[in-house]
Amino acid sequence: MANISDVIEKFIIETLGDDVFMDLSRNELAEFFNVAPSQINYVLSTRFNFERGFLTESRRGGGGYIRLSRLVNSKVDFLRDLIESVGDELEYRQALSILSGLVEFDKITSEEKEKLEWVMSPKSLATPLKIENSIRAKMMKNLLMNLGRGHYESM
Amino acid sequence: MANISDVIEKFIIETLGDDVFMDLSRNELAEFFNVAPSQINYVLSTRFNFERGFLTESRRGGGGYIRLSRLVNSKVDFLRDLIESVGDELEYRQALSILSGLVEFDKITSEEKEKLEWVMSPKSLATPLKIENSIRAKMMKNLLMNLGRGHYESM
DNA sequence: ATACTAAGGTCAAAGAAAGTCAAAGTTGAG
DNA sequence: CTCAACTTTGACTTTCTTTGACCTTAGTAT
Repeated sequence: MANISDVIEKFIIETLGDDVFMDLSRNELAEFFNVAPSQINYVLSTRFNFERGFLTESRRGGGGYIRLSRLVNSKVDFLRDLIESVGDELEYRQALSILSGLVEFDKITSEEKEKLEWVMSPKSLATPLKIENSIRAKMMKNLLMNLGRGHYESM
Repeated sequence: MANISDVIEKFIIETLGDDVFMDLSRNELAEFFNVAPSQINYVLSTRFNFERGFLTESRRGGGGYIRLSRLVNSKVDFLRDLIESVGDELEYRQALSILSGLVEFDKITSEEKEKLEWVMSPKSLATPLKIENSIRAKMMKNLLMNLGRGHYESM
């Protein structure tokens, strides 16, 4: 973990704690970790994006800020939006984000996430032709749709 | 036995000690032994593969690494035959029965089975051509191999 | 209104790993 | 001595991170 983006990610997660939202200053954070300000945007867009269950809003100018919030939407909408966002192709990285989001939303456990990651990995899907991403998209949509199905108690 | 690959192998085994996993830097290791970086891949793929009881994952880019994990013997013995039985193609039916077996033997929970079924279903894998079964085979083998890994979670 | 200052946003280029693959080199059994 | 199997190397690719130059927006002081 010699990678500063991961450190910043961890810091943000810890600072956020159980709170629903938090405001942060891009410049201060960047200064604190001694990185270019735009790296904060990088961390936010790769680690705290919609698929992972987060939302950011911001304001520029004097007294500007970035507000990071957990999505606490109605779960059904979240699944629907996710399905929408998948489209016909899905890269491994995006799949990881979505799976994280599903854990965040208690739709799957992190043990389940782990196994789904294995099964959706490039290694699993490596195909002579390059339909990998389109298969992954279908897998994910199928998973999401089934998750949305609602449980008919153990039957 | 004046062969550098064997030396690197020994070094890695010693460094790993009793740990269940270890991260290594391909470039540093290559530099240290004065070999081409790709030789590290060679050593890993010939000496630290599944048959020998190991598994590797990696990450590229800044702060990248290769994670080498040791498989747990008791788990692997069980999985080896299954993996063998999978071969290069795997029909949905067969996949279902393997997954049931895994639940039977407490390798996965039935909730996990459910989700893996969704994701391995013909619907998920529907491809223009019939590479479906070969993809399913790879998915299953990847799942099985990973199940053999010792748990270090929680970092 | 106008201009200055203080935020944050975007995007592309550079940098830092690791992966792949095939060609070239070595070695040991027969 | 030869051939096959194993090792070693290097060129090229892919993925992820980090930086910097330039842009936009909001508040504040003439």
